[in-house]
Amino acid sequence: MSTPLQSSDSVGNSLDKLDRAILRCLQANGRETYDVIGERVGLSPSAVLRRAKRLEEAGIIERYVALVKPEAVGLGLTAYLNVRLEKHTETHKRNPMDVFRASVQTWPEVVECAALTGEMDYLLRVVVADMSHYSRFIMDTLLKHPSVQDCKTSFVLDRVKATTSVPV
Amino acid sequence: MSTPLQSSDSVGNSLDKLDRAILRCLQANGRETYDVIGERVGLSPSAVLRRAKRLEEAGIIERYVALVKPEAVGLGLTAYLNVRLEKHTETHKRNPMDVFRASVQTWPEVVECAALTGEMDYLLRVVVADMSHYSRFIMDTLLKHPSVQDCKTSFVLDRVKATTSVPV
DNA sequence: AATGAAACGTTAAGATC
DNA sequence: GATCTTAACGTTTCATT
Repeated sequence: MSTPLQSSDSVGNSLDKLDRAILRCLQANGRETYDVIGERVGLSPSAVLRRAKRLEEAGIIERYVALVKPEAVGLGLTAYLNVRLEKHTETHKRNPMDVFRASVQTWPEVVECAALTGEMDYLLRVVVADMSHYSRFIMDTLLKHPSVQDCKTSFVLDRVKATTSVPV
Repeated sequence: MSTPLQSSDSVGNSLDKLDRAILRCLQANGRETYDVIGERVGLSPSAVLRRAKRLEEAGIIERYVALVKPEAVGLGLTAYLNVRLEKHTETHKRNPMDVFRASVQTWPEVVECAALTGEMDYLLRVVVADMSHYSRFIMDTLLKHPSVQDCKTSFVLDRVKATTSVPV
């Protein structure tokens, strides 16, 4: 029998140097060919393919996406939005938190949402065309939501850094 | 005069329905084949290819990337970090803002950074392995930076929504 | 109608898997 | 070997004259 104690073992345990190198490549360019990646990390294309597939199946690579420049499609306004929810949950109603989370998934303007420690419960990143759209989203959607108590907006003046790459 | 009311006119102006449909596909799956996209939007593969290339060359599609799950590579802690910079710029020194922005690019833990309206100047999203790494980043790197006055951390308890797709 | 520009589909060759 | 991408060519459509 054989516990392959080589370099890989990719999944189920932590990643080796090669896996991490492959991840760095694919985070930089999700369409890099296995040939080029192989040259860069010192493997054959088929070896890179095997590892990449394993990384995908293990859920380490969540998915591949195209990144679209918001301004180029007429979405010129980004804002971070701190949202505080109602605390008191009436017994016959669903938890305000659950209701809010479900709604967030359906709002396309909200591209990102995280539950935070600290005073404000949630931080949302919102991408819209302009101020009038933003205003409508706040007034007609967010503040009318039963779970929302109040919110505070910070507009993005400049995107200093916008990576999707985590430091592996 | 002429308002071209057809379907195309892809670039240089605003996008038509087909371009937007293609963008939605590629935002959802950056490796979708032109064949499948074509079926979905009602075009031949080569027509999809031509439009996709135009969208790339026009910078509307910035790039293609693989998304890696941070926890799966041992990066279990994400934080949002509000940073306030020094205001007084001594004449013989470089602008604190420029210095800070340049540094941010070199810190791999900082995956996102935006200049904001409001009290705090910058909002950073920071991804690290654990609290001790975070602590080291704050103490040894961020707060020692000459441009930084102070900062405030909010830790992410839960990623409710994490899209890279903007609503086209 | 006739012309020109722009975009589509088919086909076949070349990469990539 | 199979699939996917890419380039070439002929066809269609629409705007203009």
